[in-house]
Amino acid sequence: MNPISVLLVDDHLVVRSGLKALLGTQPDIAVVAEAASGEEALVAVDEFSPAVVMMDLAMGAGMDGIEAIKRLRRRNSKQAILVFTTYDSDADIVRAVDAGAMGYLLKDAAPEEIFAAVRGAIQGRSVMSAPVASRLFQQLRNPDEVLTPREAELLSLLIQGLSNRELGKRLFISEATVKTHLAHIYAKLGVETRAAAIATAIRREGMR
Amino acid sequence: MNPISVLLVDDHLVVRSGLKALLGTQPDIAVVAEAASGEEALVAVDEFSPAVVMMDLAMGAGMDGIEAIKRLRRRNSKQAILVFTTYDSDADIVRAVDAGAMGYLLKDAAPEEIFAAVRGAIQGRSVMSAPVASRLFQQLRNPDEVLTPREAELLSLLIQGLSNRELGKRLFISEATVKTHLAHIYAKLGVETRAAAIATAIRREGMR
DNA sequence: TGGGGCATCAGCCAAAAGGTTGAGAGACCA
DNA sequence: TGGTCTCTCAACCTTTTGGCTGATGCCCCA
Repeated sequence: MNPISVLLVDDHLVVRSGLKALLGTQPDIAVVAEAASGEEALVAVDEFSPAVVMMDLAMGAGMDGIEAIKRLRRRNSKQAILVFTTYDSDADIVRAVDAGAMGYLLKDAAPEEIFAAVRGAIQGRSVMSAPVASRLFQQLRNPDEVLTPREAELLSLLIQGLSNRELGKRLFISEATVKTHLAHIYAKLGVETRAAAIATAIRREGMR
Repeated sequence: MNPISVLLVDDHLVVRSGLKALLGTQPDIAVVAEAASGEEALVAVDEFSPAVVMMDLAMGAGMDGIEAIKRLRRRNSKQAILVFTTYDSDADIVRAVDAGAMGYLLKDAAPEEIFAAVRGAIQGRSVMSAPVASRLFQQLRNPDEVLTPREAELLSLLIQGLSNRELGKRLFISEATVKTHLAHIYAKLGVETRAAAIATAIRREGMR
C-alpha cells in the first residue's frame, strides 16, 4: 500500500517543519510537498497531486486559505482538504466548510488526532477537533443566535467603535432603535456590554 | 565549545517540534527541553538551566508568556529570553521588553534570523524581527504615543471586554486608577471611547 | 386571518463610562 | 536636589449605556 501523500500549506516555516516531522513518524503518511501561500498551494497540487492538503487559513500575504480551498474545489480535483489553523472562530468554520474543507483541526490538536484526520480524510470521513465540533453543534442547536441582517449591519458599524448616536445617524434610525438592536445583539452573542460585544465579534466572528 | 542549550516554550506541539527540527540543523545549538505552558517552563528552567529560553506569549491555558518571563527574571536567573510569537502588537512588545525579554522574533522569521537571535542572545545582543524593530523605531519617533507598561497591560485586558470594575479587580487597583489609565490610553490611541479603543487596538495593534 | 419575526420608536431608571482637577509616593536622572 | 515620569487615588459632574416595558407597522406564510 502506498503511503498517503500530503501537501502542507502554511506561511510559517516552523509549523510546516513541525507538522512534517510529526507526520514523518507514521509509515503510512508521506509529506510530498510544502507551500507557504495559497498561490504556491495551487501550483503544488498540480505538480504533486497529493491525496490530502493540510491548509492554514491565515496566510501572511496573498491568497488566504479559504480562497485557495475554493479554487481547488472549483477544479473538481479530488484532494481531501483539511484545515489546520490556530483559531476556531464560528465564521472561519462556516466559511471553510462552505468552501469545501473536509475537516477542521486546531494547531494544538494531539498527534493522534492529526493522524486520524489524515487517514479519515482519504476515506471521505470528516474529522474535526473537539472544540470545533462543539461549536458546530451549538450552532445547530441554537438557531436563535443568528443575527438578523439589520443586526449584522449594526454590528459591523459597532465594531468600528461608533457610539449609539453615531450608529443612529449612520443607519437613519433613532437611538432608541439602536439600543433595541444592541440588546438583541448582546443576547445573541452572550455578552452584557458593548465592549465585550466588540471583543467577541472581532475575535469569534472574525469580523474586521 | 559546548552547544547553546535552548528551552522551547509553546503550547503548540507542532511549533515546538518544528523549531526543534530547525534548530537541530545547527551544530552549535541544542534543544534540551520543551514546555507547553508558563508553569512547565519554570520547572524546566530549574531542571535544565538552559542558556536561552524561546517563549511564546499566548499560551492556551494557565500562566502566559509575559508572566513566565517576569518570574524567571525575578529569580536572578541568567537565561536569555527570546520571545517567539505570531503577532507584533505594540503592547506585547512593550510588555515583553519590560518583563525582561532579550529579543522578539515572529514565527514567520527566516531560519537564519532565528539562529542569529539565539547566538546573539547569549552574547547579550538583542535581535528582533524587522517588523518588530520598525515598530520600536516608530515609537522612538513618537514617544508621546508610547503606552507605558502598565497601560499596555491594562489595554490587553480592556480588549477582552472587561469593565472598569473588573479591570480594577484584576490589576489590584481602584476604579479611579483604571479611569486615569484609560484616559491616557485614549489620548495615546487618538480615540474618545472605550469602544473605539478596543476596535483600534485590535486592528492597528493586531492584538487578540 | 392570525401569528410570528423584524424593524421601528418612547420613556424611565440604574449603572457605567468619560472629563476634569488635584494630589501624593516612588523611581530615575541630570 | 530638583524635575520628570509613572502609578496610584479621590471627588464631582456630565454623558452614555444598559435593562425593562410596551407599542406600532410591515411582511411572510400557514
